[in-house]
Amino acid sequence: MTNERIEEYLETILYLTNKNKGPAKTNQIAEELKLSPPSVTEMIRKLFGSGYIKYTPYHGVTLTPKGCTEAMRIKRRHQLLETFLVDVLDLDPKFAHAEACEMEHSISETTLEKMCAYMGHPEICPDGNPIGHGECCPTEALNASYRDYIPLSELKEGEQGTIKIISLTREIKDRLSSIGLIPDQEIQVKRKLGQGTLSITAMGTEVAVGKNIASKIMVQSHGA
Amino acid sequence: MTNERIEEYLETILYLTNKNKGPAKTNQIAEELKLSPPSVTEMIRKLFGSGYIKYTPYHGVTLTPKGCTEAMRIKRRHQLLETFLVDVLDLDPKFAHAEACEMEHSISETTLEKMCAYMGHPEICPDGNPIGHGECCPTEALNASYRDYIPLSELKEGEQGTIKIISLTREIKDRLSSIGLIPDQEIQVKRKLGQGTLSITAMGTEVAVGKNIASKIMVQSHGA
DNA sequence: CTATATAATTAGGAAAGCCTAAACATGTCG
DNA sequence: CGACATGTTTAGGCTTTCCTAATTATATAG
Ligand SMILES: [Mn+2]
Ligand SMILES: [Mn+2]
Ligand SMILES: [Mn+2]
Ligand SMILES: [Mn+2]
Repeated sequence: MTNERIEEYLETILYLTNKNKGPAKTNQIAEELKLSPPSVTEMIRKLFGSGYIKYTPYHGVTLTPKGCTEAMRIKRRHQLLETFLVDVLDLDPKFAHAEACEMEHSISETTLEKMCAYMGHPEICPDGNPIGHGECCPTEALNASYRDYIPLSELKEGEQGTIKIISLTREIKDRLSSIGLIPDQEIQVKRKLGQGTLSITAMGTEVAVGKNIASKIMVQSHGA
Repeated sequence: MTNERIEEYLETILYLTNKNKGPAKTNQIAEELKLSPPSVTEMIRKLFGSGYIKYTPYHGVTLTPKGCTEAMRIKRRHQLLETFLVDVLDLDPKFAHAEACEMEHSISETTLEKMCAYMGHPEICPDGNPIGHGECCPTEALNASYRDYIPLSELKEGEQGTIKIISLTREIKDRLSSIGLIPDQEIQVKRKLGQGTLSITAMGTEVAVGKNIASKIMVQSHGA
């Protein structure tokens, strides 16, 4: 078995067992990978032999802990590459998905982590799904940061602060950055309006931010 | 024949015929690719059958125009990836070479061109070799520019200008940028010293530039 | 010009991954 | 219960790319 084939099967099995909330069926895997069912049966037996999957003939396939770890590793590669292709190189998202699924098998862990760092350890893939954390991601630091930072929604009128972390989808982030709300930007809360909506100033202009969004923007408070 | 195998053989044959200034030998190819000589003989026959190479038994292999075009396409992929890994992701150059040689087979032309553009159409690979021009590279614009620009070495004393294109190795470019000589930087020639050496000011400080280097820095003159 | 060292090719075969056609298991419906 | 539709596995075979061992070609030294 080549690495690439193992990876492609495990990735598919992870996807299908999640979708099914149960074992992946031979025919499903065959269709997903565009292979004949006998080819899948053959490979399934090998993956079983190597301890990647649990397999009961005629009943389907689930991942073992070993297989699951491996599958999630591939998924992370795929998502980081896809994010890179879309966010950095500005490729078409659909094209990027297919391209990432090719490249994911040849990129090394070292390169992937550099890429992850280059993008600032992104948390959401352009396809909308969350990206798993990797060795390189500052989980500890982030958690520590979260303790020091407070949601923008908690700032009082007149209080100033610096935006530190924005945990929102790409689309919303894009919208925010177009009105000047990006990490390390100084802001001040001008007024608190109804329903938790805030009126804040950033880069000299005044903008309104809804409650849901304000609660996902972590800031370092500088007091009033 | 899979694409990847064709690519790897052609890349090696291009490298060896250049190095030999003559045909690539079976054993050389085998050693380069870490394969047995019979495996190479077998593949050579297939590549010959597909018109990629000229092959005379017992005498060696050269590329046909078709094979040469293909080989240079792969080489460009390899070099752009290597440049990206080193210059953008900051990987170890030696590691980057090996990694690029893996990734070069799975990256698409579309992605490669986006990557080329992202880096500003680099002209020299970290390994020191020039990178071939691609579809995406602004050859026309560059040629047009060259007509408008003159070498820094041609400026007269007191004349001012803007640096536009620096056609030098990475090392020299790095050295120049550390003293403020980068594209779009305004400079002025203070004095012309002996041997074609110039004393110029950039960002308020005065630096000396030798003749060889000054002749590779194209500037847009603003007169005295 | 021949013996010998070196380089290249032929012969035969293995592993990986895929295929089609045929056989087999399983759940469902009359 | 039994026949059938559906999904799965078995049987047998193909292609690609690689290997080792044996053979053959070429070049060179005596
Ligand atoms: Mn994938
Ligand atoms: Mn894939
Ligand atoms: Mn290469
Ligand atoms: Mn390669």
